[in-house]
Amino acid sequence: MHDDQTEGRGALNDGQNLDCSAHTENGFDHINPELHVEVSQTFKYDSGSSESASITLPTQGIETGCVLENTGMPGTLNQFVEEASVDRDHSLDSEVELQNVFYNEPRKEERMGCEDENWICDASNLLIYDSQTALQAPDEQDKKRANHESSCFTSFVPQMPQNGICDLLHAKESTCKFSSSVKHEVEDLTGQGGENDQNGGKHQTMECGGSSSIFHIKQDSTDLRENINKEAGIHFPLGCKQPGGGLPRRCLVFEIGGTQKMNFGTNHENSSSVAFQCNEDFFPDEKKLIPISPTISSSTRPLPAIGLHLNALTVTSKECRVVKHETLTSGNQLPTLPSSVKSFSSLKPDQEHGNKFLDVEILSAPDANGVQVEKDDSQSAFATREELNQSALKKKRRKVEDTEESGACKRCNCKKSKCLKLYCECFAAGLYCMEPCSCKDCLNKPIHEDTVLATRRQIETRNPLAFAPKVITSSEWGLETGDESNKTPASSRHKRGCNCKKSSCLKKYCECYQGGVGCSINCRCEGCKNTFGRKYGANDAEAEEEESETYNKLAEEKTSLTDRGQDDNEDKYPENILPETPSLQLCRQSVQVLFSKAKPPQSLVFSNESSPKLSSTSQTLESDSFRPHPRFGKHFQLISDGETPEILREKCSPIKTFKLASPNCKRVSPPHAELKLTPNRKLTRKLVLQSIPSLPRLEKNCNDTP
DNA sequence: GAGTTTGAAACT
DNA sequence: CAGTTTCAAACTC
Repeated sequence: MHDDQTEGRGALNDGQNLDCSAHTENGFDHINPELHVEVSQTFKYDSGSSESASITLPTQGIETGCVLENTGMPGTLNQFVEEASVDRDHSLDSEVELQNVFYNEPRKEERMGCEDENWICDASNLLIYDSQTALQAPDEQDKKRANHESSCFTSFVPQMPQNGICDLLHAKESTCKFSSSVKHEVEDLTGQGGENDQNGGKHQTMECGGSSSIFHIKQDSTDLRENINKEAGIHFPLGCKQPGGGLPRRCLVFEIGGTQKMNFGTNHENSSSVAFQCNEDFFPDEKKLIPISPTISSSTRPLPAIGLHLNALTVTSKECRVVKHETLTSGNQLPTLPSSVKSFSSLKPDQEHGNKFLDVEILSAPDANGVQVEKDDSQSAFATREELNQSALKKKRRKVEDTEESGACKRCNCKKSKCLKLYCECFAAGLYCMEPCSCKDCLNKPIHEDTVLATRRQIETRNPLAFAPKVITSSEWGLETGDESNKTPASSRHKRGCNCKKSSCLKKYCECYQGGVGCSINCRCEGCKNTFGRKYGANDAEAEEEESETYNKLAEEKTSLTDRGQDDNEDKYPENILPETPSLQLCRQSVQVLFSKAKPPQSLVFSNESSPKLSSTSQTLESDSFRPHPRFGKHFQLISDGETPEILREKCSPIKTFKLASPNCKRVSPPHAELKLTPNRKLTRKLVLQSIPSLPRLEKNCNDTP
């Protein structure tokens, strides 16, 4: 981990390198969920002990709160506010202390136990209390300031987990900018700022590069201002509906806001803006996803990481399912991404299929990171796949356009299910049905929230992961291997696998194909021809044969080219070229790894060892250039285990799952949160980590992480 | 747009 | 757990 991050730092501009290292070296990302809880706890405590503390927490964000608690030094956080505003470098101190906090995190968690079930409400109460407390400020300006800052914090806390890694990676700058933003806001609130200030604040936050949290704060603050002015900011309990505004369709999907907000700052073009770049591409879509009126600010959204729907991220648009995973994770991956990778993360929602390959081809300009090899190597494969997916792509684009026009990401057409079953895409995605839907007798609407929630609970009782994202991305492989080809659809896998019988996994009937991922050992499909990556198995004799033929064909092509003296193609067609994209290659590698480690699922019988033919093919396929990274197998094992994380199965019983839920705050959806929060790196591991906020094993894991 | 196909979800 | 039914999306015409 250290090494990788050190390398990753090199890919960043100097301004953020130190920041990233400072945090990540502490295993920051592994603690993020705990941080979230911890923050709530901490601030609650603070709010109860010191008005000023609770009021000014937002300025220094998490740092100050943690510091106070750890150092046992009660203090007026206003000091921090002012100091930070005056001298941004002060945040460094906070940062250092923050590190200590995180080092202590496991211990604290032990102390805290499993209080997750209450922390949502705690947060709400706390925030309300903060506002009220703020109102008691003697000075009018202080009052406004306090109000606003507490509101900022209201926003900040929720944002923290969702942007966790990204924010934390830039914590130093975030802290600085945050202070600045708050300062602007304060000025604004006192009537001295106005729009200029607001813009100024935005500008500053944008300077942060990846400091999405800052921008969130700024945005939220801006939104809050209206409400604050109206009602002194009292009515912003997290998880509550917007008064009179009803719930937006995606009210279950608070975490989306994080991405959205980040997108506001897409203007900057520095090298650290991967997250923004990638988000920018689908932001327009996202923006339309949430028909939030101006008064429905993000601050009125419930806690982002709470109750967010598992599929919200993945299936904001059905077309975006995988792409969003990857985009987000890519964004978070920023610190370790080579420059060329950034382009890859700028996939549009409609690019998950063939277009995605096209995107790679176009964007993978030769650089010093070895991307060129991948590009050339897979060029023909890309072209082929492009053709294969062209029609689907057109349709997809059409649908995306449709979707964007309609302002909705999902439209169901349910007739009998009343949109309260997983048949309903909206419901399954954690969305309320809205106008674009053509459903009948729909109960999946805010006015039936109780029914919806009850039904959801019922379904989750039956299957705790029913609302979990169907596709699990593992694009961190790309970072591990330094091969951005891993960031293709094939680097993700359908959680449960498909069960296709007739579609050959070539149509969207197939959930794998629909998700833009290859089939895996979890699939029970027959005659799988998934262009994103087929599974291997004795039952797939046909596919196997076809694969072999394809390989032979391309081998012949290569031989032919070589015989003709086209040595320049050596680079384009390296040894043991595969008739598939690098992603597909990696997919197969993964399958191979899984063969040796994973238990063959269900009826699938793998023949990697028993079938001489396949074995031979596989050996050939496994050229040096495609040999898995030493850690690759590990990842695959992790993925394999994590597809339905054992720990989740053990610990995430329905009861447990719902204990994390609050009637009004929807629920905590561990896997989704993970996908949202985690950077690509160690994604799977973090799936477990962040799914279960306080597990001894996790703590151990955190400790084990250098 | 209507009808068919398909496979996941739900049910038994 | 397996088989069946229900359902709605995907697909075809």
